[in-house]
Amino acid sequence: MDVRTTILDEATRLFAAHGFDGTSIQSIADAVGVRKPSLLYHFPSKVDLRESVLERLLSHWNERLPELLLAAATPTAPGAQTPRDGRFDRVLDALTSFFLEDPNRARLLVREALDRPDELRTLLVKYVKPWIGVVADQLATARAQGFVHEDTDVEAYALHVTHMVVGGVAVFDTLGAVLPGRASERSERLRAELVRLAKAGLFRRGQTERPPPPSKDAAARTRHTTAEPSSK
Amino acid sequence: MDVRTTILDEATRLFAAHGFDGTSIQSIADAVGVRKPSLLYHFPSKVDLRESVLERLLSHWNERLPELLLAAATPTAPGAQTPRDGRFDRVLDALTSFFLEDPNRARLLVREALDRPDELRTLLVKYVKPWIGVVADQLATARAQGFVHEDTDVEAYALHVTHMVVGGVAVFDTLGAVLPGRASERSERLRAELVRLAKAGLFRRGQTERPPPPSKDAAARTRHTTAEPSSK
DNA sequence: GGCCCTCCCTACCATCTGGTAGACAAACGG
DNA sequence: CCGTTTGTCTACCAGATGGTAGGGAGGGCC
Repeated sequence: MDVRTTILDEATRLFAAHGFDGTSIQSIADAVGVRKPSLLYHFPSKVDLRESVLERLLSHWNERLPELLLAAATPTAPGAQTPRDGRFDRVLDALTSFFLEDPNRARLLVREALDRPDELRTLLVKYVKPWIGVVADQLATARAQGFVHEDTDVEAYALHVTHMVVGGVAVFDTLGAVLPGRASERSERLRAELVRLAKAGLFRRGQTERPPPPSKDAAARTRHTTAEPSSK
Repeated sequence: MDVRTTILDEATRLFAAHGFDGTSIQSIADAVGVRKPSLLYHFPSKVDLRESVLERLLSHWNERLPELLLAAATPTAPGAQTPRDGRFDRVLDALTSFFLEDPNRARLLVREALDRPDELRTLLVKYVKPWIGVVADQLATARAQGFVHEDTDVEAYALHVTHMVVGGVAVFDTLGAVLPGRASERSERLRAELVRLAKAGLFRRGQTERPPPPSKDAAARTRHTTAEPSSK
């Protein structure tokens, strides 16, 4: 594999694990299997390396964005007239899988939020804010239609759920220690409860489905055990 | 003030802001207004200093614990017939106020979770797990009585809410950047939505308490002043 | 006074840090 | 075939780092 890419990989791993200040370029060079000046040939300084790492992370995110936005915006499954079947799940899945795919992404973001809040802020405004906006719009529409609790602050809600996913992935194994049981099932419990919490905190209807606006329903096509507000 | 205490204060601040590796004992000594060897007289090594900082944080937490446990266990306000009036709010308030009182506590914990997961894990098991257990028991009882969604994973729920508070406080100002408006009202929006989300995700029927009388004022009686049906 | 103990200091040190200079070799392009 | 570019290396450097040695001022105590 390309040396430059290998450096980025190892740097990502080590920055996520020990932080920027806790990682020496020497240790990165060792991990790559190359001498320090060789590394500095590809990235003229440690700061440059960090920026490249972050840039790559965010560009990966940007590649995934359309898919996620599509999931949020696609109003209806092919033949169904239930207005919002599975959309919520698709967005949440897209988000969680992106970070679970490589938890270092989450850890890196949380570290940046702590280490360089100002710089991350501008990146968030650029990369995340518009997406939050789209999701929030969808939620606001759903709220107007009566599917979502009417006192929901849609932007703040989207932010909290995002934070639960990102922050959760970042500290999962540390945090999960307070749960009993094996590590594998602990993470699954946390994931499942996150989904339940996010849904129950959003959609109206306690347990039973009961959307206030009159709607003709198609057959209950809910493919998840805990369902969306498919109508009635 | 006691020099030793001042050192702990400044170390807490700087560790929270820049991390352990990003903070030199020289910089701490400067902040205190003392020479480096003087600092090392009180704390024989940098690692000792970190442990003392963390120990103090957790012992503060331990002092507050009884108050929080009491809030969780006290079943009913004097004259109320609603069976669980305000208990939830009291616990959540106790938790949030502890960390909002000094956000460095939250930042420090999140940093430790990332930097030294193994060590923090043992601390969490010791200091946090029992408390989560008590709260979870209360929630399980409430669930059995039908006040709480029956598919709630009470431990995982408690963990998620705790994480929302701690992690949220840690990265609030960074994260809040994606919300429009002034910083002051952003944090209030996030706080209010956190409370709403936590409650709606827990209690059946959406709102905390809902005895027969269906009054619209009951909803307005909740004390968050800033916009709730904000962005409609 | 004489003594010890607390506390803070100056001076120093070995090691590690990010980063540079420049030699060397292979590959490339005319 | 020769110059240039690309990439890796050894050798080195100045500064910062965590930590030590040891001196001295002050206060309490007998």
